Amino acid sequence: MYRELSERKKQILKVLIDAHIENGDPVGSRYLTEIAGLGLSSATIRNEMADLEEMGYLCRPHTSAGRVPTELGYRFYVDALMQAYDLKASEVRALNDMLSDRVAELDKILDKAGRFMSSMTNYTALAIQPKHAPASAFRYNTVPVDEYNFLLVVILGAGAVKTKYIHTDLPVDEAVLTRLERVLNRYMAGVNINQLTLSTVMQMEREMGDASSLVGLITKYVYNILGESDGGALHLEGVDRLLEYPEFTNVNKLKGVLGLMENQDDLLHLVENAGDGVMVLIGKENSVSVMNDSTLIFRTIKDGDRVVGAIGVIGPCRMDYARVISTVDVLCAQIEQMISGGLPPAKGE
Amino acid sequence: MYRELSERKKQILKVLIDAHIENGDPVGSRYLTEIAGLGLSSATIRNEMADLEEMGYLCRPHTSAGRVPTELGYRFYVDALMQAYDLKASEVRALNDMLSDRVAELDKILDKAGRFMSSMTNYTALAIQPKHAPASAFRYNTVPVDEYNFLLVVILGAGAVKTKYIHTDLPVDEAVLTRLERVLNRYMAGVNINQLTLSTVMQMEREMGDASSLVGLITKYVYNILGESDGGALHLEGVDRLLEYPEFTNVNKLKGVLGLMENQDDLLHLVENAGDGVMVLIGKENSVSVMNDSTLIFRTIKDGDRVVGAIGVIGPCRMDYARVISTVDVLCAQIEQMISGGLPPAKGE
DNA sequence: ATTAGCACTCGCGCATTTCGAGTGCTAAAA
DNA sequence: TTTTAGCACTCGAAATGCGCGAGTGCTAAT
Repeated sequence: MYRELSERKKQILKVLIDAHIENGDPVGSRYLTEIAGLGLSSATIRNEMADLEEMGYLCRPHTSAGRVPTELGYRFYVDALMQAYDLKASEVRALNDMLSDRVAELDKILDKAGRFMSSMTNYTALAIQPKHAPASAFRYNTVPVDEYNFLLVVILGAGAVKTKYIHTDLPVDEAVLTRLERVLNRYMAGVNINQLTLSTVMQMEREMGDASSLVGLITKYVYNILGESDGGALHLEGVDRLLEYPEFTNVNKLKGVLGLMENQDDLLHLVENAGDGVMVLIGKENSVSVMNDSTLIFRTIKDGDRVVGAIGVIGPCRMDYARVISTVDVLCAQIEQMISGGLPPAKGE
Repeated sequence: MYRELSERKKQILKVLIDAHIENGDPVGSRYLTEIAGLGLSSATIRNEMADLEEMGYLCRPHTSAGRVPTELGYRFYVDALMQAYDLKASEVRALNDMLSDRVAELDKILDKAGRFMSSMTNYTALAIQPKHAPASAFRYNTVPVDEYNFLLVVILGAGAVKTKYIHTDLPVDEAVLTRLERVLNRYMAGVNINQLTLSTVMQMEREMGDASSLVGLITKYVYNILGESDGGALHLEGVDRLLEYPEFTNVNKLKGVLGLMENQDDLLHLVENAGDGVMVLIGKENSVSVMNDSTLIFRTIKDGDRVVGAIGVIGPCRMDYARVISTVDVLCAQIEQMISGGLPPAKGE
């Protein structure tokens, strides 16, 4: 489909977009003759640009301005023109170092990675955790604290642990807790919470004897953890960086990005259904309507074949695509590797 | 010190600021004669306003505009003029409901409270967790996951729990973990991590026998959790709401607020040293330079006499002080009560 | 002490002008 | 046939000028 474009047109388009990405101004024919290595006069370039405009790759903000890429132009650039950016060794190392204290739960890692991403690319970064569908826990544990308080630890899978303080009205001793732990693991480990039957609950209550009231308490909390109500987090990091770009001096554009927080669901949906590799959504390709003229670049992080998170970047369509794409890709790959190394995928599904 | 002001001046100042807070425009003498119940002509009011301006409570954006409060004006208003706002029963209930699922760790609660705060006040909210100084843990627990992985649970105190996945190179069975748990609690519970001596570590290694390598691993992680490196989180919620206010159409003001994320330390420092009750920092009173013409209102949340968090609001100096102050106060009090009820304060300090 | 009256100030909004970058077209050159 | 030089043209951005009106401070009368 891209065959229509002559080599020369491609070259002009590439140089033009490179230049525009760098300085943000519309690019005129004059500028191109001076900068680019192509030995052509401005008139020739004007003709070519007129063609490119007619084909939809370029447009002009107004008559007496230079050309600017359209979204289609950017698309073509990303797909066929741009030269991939290889991260420098020092950059890869920086990413690695950031992740090196593996001492963290996934949500913390994602947040931290987001912050780092933002500072590396100088755009706004997203750290996304999809609504986790597990709905079942791998294992339950209890940790006594004192007579009236204990901790419920629910292990969901790779790096995903939820802990809840539980305060009881009646005193519970360690023996009861041990029993509780056994009962929970026998009847609820690996079981989809939505399919937990009343008879199972009653059986559990029976086995807990005079501490049966705990069962109701726990199942309520577990439901909170595993059920729909939980999960689905979106964090923006480094929103302020966008203010640097002239595209965002208009406050409305900014509203779009910040509005993401309100429209989390759209984005989560997008991420959950994303394919492999780095996704590049330019302008209106982006189904999240509030940010129709920004570009969203992200990649999912999988544990086995389950999406457990995503890191991304938001910025103006005029974005340093090559750098951002590589950085997102490498970072997500590293996180993926890290969590797959640490803990085998949850068995309970 | 405020004696200088006659009752009438106070009244005029109050009505003026009320009006300005409501509609944002500079207030002229004409407007005040119409609105306010004070039976005075515009000329008289003009004279009074001229006095107030000279005293520094008012100023004019330019010659042909009405008056606007200065920061000193707001200060006086907050201290002496404004009538406190009592939250409606429904509002108190809303706060309560939001907190009702006590199923959460403190950081989650703070974030959630921040989001709610932002939506209730329509300003940007802050959820702050100071660097926690505990440096000692109340209790340690282990939870086996599989042969090569287990979970370390560190209980710091009220609602503060940290869990870490730990991956080992050698297989560890439950017996080893139980032993580890006992050793950790014997030698490290309640001990300031910075005062952990090498001899203690060696003693622990001795007691762990052929699993002694675990000790080094664990202490490293514990140091990560308890040491300086951890803690100190700042979250902004609802930044987009500020875009509604004319004060923030100028992008630079917004930069100030967003810049907070960069200057977290200043703010954390401020919070750590804050007094009791709601703090109101107007404009330049605020030591965080990047936001010199916004107002910051916050209150700390204490567990015993340790500051474990803070909730606040950022907005233009022209802010609905009465409402915000009450809301922040009540919300923080509720959170405080909630955590103090759930778990006795950590003993280890 | 208060008020009516009045001249004065100055920012805002609007229309007008100027300036220049960039273009498309045409005709000449390669 | 393709490329280039030349030129008239377009149109936005910035600069300039002008009238309006809200709000003021001052003075003199109450």
